[in-house]
Amino acid sequence: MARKLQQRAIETRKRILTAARELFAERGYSGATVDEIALRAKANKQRIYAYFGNKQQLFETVVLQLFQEVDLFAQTDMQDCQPADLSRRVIAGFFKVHSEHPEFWRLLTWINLDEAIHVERLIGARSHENAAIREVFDRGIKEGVIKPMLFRDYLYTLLAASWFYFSNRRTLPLTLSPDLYSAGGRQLLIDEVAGLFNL
Amino acid sequence: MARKLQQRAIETRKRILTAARELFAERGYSGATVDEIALRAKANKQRIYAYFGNKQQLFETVVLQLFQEVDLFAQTDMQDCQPADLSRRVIAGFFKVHSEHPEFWRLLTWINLDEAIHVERLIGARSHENAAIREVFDRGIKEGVIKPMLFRDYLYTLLAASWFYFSNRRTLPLTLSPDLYSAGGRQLLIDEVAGLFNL
Amino acid sequence: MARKLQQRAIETRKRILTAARELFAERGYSGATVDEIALRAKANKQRIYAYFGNKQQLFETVVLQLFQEVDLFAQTDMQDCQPADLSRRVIAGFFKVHSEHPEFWRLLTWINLDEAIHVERLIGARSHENAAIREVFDRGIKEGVIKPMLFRDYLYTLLAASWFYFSNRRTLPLTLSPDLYSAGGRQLLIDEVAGLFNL
Amino acid sequence: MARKLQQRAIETRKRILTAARELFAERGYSGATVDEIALRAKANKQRIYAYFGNKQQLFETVVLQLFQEVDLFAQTDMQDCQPADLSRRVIAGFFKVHSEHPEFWRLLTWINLDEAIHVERLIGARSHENAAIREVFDRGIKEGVIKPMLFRDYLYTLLAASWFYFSNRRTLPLTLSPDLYSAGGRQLLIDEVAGLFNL
DNA sequence: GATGAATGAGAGTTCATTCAT
DNA sequence: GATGAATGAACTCTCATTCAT
Repeated sequence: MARKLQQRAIETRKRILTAARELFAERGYSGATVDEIALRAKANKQRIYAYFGNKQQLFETVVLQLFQEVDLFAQTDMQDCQPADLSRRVIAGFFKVHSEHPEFWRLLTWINLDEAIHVERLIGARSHENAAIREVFDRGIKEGVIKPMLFRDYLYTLLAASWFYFSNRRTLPLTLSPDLYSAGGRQLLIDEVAGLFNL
Repeated sequence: MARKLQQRAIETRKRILTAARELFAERGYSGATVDEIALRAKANKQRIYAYFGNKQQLFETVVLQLFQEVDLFAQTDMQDCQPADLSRRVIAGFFKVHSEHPEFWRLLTWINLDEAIHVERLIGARSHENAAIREVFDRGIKEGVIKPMLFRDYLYTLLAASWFYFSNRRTLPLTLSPDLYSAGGRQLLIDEVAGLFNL
Repeated sequence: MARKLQQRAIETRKRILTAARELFAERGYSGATVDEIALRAKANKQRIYAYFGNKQQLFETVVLQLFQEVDLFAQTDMQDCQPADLSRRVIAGFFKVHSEHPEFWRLLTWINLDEAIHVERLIGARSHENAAIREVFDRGIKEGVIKPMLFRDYLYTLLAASWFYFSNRRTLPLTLSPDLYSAGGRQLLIDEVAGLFNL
Repeated sequence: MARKLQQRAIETRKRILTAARELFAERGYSGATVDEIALRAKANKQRIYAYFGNKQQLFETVVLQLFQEVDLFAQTDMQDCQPADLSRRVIAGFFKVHSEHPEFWRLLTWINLDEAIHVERLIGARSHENAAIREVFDRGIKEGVIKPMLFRDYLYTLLAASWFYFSNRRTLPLTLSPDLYSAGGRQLLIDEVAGLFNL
């Protein structure tokens, strides 16, 4: 019996977290309301306070959980990856993750904007599991296929290119070029950016 | 003297706009409150409604004005610019603008996040005065100094690199590398990114 | 016990409705404030929004409920009523209702004044339970006791006479005659008006 | 020159009074706003305070002026009036006045509703110039044409019948009968009510 | 564990009124 | 006399949070 109760609680907790993640991502910290989170989670509002303390802590839990789940490198196909193809694969992977997990970059963006949110302790220095990438990268340089540069700045540029695409989706078509967001425009962009790193 | 009276109003209006710009940039549309804007502007709250109609319109006015003021290319030093040096100068200019006008990228970010804000008509297709840049860029390609690519994607990448630096300032040190934001780290990053475009 | 909790809410709701009815009747829709209604109801202001949505809907609920409660013909004593006495009894009944339920005519008056209020659908075509009156009325005409006229206009005139008395209570003493509102003056008026319908 | 200034002031004052009368009649005391009155009067808001002190006093001035202008008996055609026709003529006159001056009954209604308005001193005991009517009325009684009753209650009933028609225009069609407000229904009503007073 | 009921502070907005020229 | 600018209180409505069962 106690088992069952606990099980029910776990499910309620999970539903709250899911609803919170969606709403926080969609509307930001102050845009999302506790009422609506409870409503979407089909849970009683009070449960949120019982499980997470308050809105702030709920937010932090959401962020923490999301960061544990989403791995930026998870979608990078490294199978039989040759150095010449590395950059294209990596950036394509980033685009895929951002595309499939808009909550990821949205929440990150909100965190970066909102000075009131303290995430220092939340985001554990995530050692990106990018050893495989690094290996091909190093090989590429040694073989004279990839332009020599710091691995850190290599990743930075690829991340920046994909991040910018999503985080400025609403204004970029107006200020830079509308066809950036057509299927073809996107692919071309990816190829051109990836091409930068090859000699 | 009617002149003087109007002058007083103009100043009040300006104070409101300045305060609003700061607060909207800092906390976003829903995070900033009309009360606080009035307080910071040392103006009566009602004046905001007298001059701008409502909060939404105040926001739009702020955005419009900011976009008319801030020119992303204004800080790019094009004097005697040789193709080999172009990318470094351009990206340095972007960094400078973002550094001096954090409201610019912050407001843009808020706008990109908040689906409720409609600024399509606000941001007039800004014809970036980048003719000078384009000229050197084209020359650089012809001379075999710059890697051939679409000018659009060239700008995109440079913009992305600088945007990413500022918009993720709080989380990047935790996830990628802390020394990115030291003086040296920043310069190195700029140089490495700029170097990508040269053959 | 869920029952008991609900009971508490029901009482709060009722207190709000009562306070709202009083204040709306007293000061009209825009004259009454939500704050004051909450205060008088000894309820938290927010409860009003939780239970009724907004001020407008609260008003409509008040009107609807009042109209279901107050029956203009309820106070008419029809026991052993002879045609010769009908008019006096009916108008006396109207006076009694208006006297006991000032909110009734007051709210109706506000509604009639305020073009912004839409109550068309609220006031369901109330089938006045006046069958008993009509029967005696018809008999009176057949017997030559009551002056022949449309039943509709008969009711209209009696209603008008009582309505006018209450709705113009503040100005009539000044413009027509002060003793209209003494006990004797009122009775005399009733008798004289009632007498009009008899041959 | 001073003359001219004064003239201008008089006109501004008049415009304010007209606008105020319209808006007070339309929306009531608290429904009408000083801003809107000034706007409609094409006058500066401050003028209202210069000329009338405050909103309350403006209202009282409006009422006072209206009552001096509108005479309930002005539209009663007494030419060659025979007793048998008196009641019809008087009530028709009332209908005409109410029809042409909705502000009259509307403002009166608002005054009667709003306890906060003190009109005692405003409405000077207006000796209705109804001597002519009274004369015919008395003659009618003496000649056995008009039913004997107090003149006061005679007037009361006729006033009530016309008042009720206008002040309940929005709800009466719903509760009593819709055809009351057709051209024919109205005429019939007038005739039937007038007929009550004749033997 | 779960839920409905309640709360106080504060949000955006409007109002009658006064100030300054 | 006239006007634009300014004010503070009050209005409707919402939010994060707590209480009671």
